[in-house]
Amino acid sequence: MNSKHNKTVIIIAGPTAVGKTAVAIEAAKRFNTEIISADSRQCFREMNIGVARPSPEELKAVKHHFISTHSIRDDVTAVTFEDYALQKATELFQQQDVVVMTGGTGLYIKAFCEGLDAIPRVPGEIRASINERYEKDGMAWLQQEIEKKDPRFSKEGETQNPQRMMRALEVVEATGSSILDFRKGEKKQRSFRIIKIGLELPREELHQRINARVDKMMESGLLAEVKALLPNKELNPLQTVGYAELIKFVENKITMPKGIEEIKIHTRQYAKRQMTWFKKDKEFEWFSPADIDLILSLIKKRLS
RNA sequence: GGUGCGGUAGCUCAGUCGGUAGAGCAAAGGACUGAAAAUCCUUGUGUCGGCGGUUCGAUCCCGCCCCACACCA
Repeated sequence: MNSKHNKTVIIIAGPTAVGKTAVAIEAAKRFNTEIISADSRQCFREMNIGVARPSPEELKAVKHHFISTHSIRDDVTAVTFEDYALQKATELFQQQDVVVMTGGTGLYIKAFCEGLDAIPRVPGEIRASINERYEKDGMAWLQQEIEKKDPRFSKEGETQNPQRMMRALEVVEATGSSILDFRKGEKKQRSFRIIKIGLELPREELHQRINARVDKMMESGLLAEVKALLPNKELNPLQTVGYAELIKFVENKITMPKGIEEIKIHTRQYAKRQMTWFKKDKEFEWFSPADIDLILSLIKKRLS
């Protein structure tokens, strides 16, 4: 009864440590399909303990994609994910009618569902020189440059946010147009249906799970992993909760207890940002991760 | 027991030459189309340790007390 026009991606999203993996695996088993991970960190093969990757057993139970597929030296962005996931979904749809996607990276999920506006690729040298200049001359320089080269962004953009400003700058420098002129906000039509499931827990409970998970990561040898990655500390992927704090510890900037406490705090803050992001999307239907039967029956209902 | 230094926002501390106080962090909320586990925005009334005194007025000066830390005995 499922025709080729009836392909569906089931998205299971929610804050970190809420229990997405288990639910996704149940769903994938139930529909005899595979999982595309929408996680901006678990795709890096050099990072293990700190990114809370599914266990080897879990990875064996159901085939996962976009897990350990890239190197921290690769340039992985939301566009990388959009391309990868779209292609993978198409591939899987040759055999299946349903594909499960799970992860906590809201922007990646959005890129997959709605697409990103096309913006020409910016040469690496331009980005590098902007970074270097910002490093040296800071916000004042950035604001001046933006004002001079992209008046529209200067008026409408986030003029306190260095990352956004640098991106705006590299785009005008590379294309001659404001990044805002490229952002049409068009939602691309996908050839499959999307069901969005949100997982949430009472805040207290989530925090307990986060704390417990951080303690477990430490027991599992996160510190040793971070030490091994130290030579790469300048790379973006190392700007990750759990890694950044332990790097500070290794460099003697904070104590161990302080480092662990910071990891817990920053993980909670991250979880909150994820909730803010996902709650804004009204297409999500929310469940407790324990209500697996409820979730599966809802999916079944939506599929029929 | 004596001396010294402290006791100010949940935490670390700044400050008021006497007119009831402010940063960082935390917390809460939010934004976010190529760094997104990133980045950014908004929100600060708290018996200024207790009691008394001086003063028009004390968190700030004085006295006593309590607590913490350091040193001396």
